[in-house]
Amino acid sequence: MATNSEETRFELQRDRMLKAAAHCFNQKGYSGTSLKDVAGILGLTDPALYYYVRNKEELVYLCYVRAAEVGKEAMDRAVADGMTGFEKVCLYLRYHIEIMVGDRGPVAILSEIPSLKPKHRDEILGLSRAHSAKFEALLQAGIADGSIAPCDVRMTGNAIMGSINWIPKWYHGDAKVAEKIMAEIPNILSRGLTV
Amino acid sequence: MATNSEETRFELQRDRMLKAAAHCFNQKGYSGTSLKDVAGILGLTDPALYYYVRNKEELVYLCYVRAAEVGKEAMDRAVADGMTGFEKVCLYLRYHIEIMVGDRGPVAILSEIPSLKPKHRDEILGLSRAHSAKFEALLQAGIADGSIAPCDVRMTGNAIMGSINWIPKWYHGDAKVAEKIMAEIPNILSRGLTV
DNA sequence: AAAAAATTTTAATATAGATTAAAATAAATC
DNA sequence: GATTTATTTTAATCTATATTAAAATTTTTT
Repeated sequence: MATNSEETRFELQRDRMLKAAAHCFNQKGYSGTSLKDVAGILGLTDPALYYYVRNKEELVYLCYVRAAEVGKEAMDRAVADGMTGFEKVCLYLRYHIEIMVGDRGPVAILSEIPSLKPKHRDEILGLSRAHSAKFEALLQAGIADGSIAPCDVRMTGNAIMGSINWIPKWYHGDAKVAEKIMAEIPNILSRGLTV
Repeated sequence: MATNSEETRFELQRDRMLKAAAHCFNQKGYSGTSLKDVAGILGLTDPALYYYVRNKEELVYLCYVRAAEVGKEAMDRAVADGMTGFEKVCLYLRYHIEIMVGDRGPVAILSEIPSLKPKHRDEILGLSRAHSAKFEALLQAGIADGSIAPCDVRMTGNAIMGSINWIPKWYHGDAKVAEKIMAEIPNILSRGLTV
């Protein structure tokens, strides 16, 4: 059985792997990324990755699980910290964006869910839909408490989440840009919601 | 030499091909889409596609050119039709979205530009950047003429364009949804810009 | 209807890249 | 320091799919 430090080492390396993979997948897509690409970033050869994941599909799956986790984390914190619906939306945007452009990133874009195997696809789809539903619920709550102007929550949710999802496409790790993103994007995305 | 009707037939078939390809690429990515997938939609076998394009890379390239064209078309019409910067932004959003969810769609998401060959990549990157620059110029003009509240045009442009780019990920051809998108999304995306 | 041109198919080739197995190295434990 | 465990590599296999060539079919033109 592995000691604590060994587990930590394994998991640290695996986390590095998921970030490297997320980076590649975001740029060139799932199938467009070879395991050699990912291994290269880590200074390894491709078969080494199989020590950490069963196969390539599982690698994407884990990237997507991780993406869903950080999204959920941001959402849960926002729900806990904010008072009104509007505040919760703003906090969620801030938290999620901070994670994405911070040292937890890069986070994989959930853009190729159809490429996953049925079981994984269903699971990720479920997580993704649950997340969207929570966001729409925040909008709904905001409308109910008067902090958000009435709107089509489904469409508004899609519009805002789309904007978030696209960030990794144009943010490539420049710290100056990260600052600007954190300073501006949450406001830009929430301004249109005010009563 | 081909007659007019033959040219039309060829170009019609090629256009059908680009739409089918865009549909596949949007769902499963460039490399994740096999030529057989695309050919299948058209009721053809894969080698038939080579009658219309030199190779798979050119197929993506043409999809991306087409996507850039419809974006430019929407932009040009908006610039011509609108008075203030804000009006032009609103019209652009409306026109572009109408094309995307209308019978000109599906339009390919420019999500795998790095996978293109250098020459094509540079060209598409140029078109994409020119489009972004024009949109930012509209925002700037709106700020100048007082129709848009001061903002970071780069970040605002990225936020709004990201939302647009993501639409094909969640819109799958349902006419009811298309109606809603056209009715809501332009307003949602432009509401935050008002003074 | 015959000939020519355009389009598509069947069959064959080529290759990149995922995966597996076995061997080698490095790290940890005793 | 020896032994066990963890990690990585080298070498080999296997498969999907892009691509090419040649033949067949369909469409258009005369």
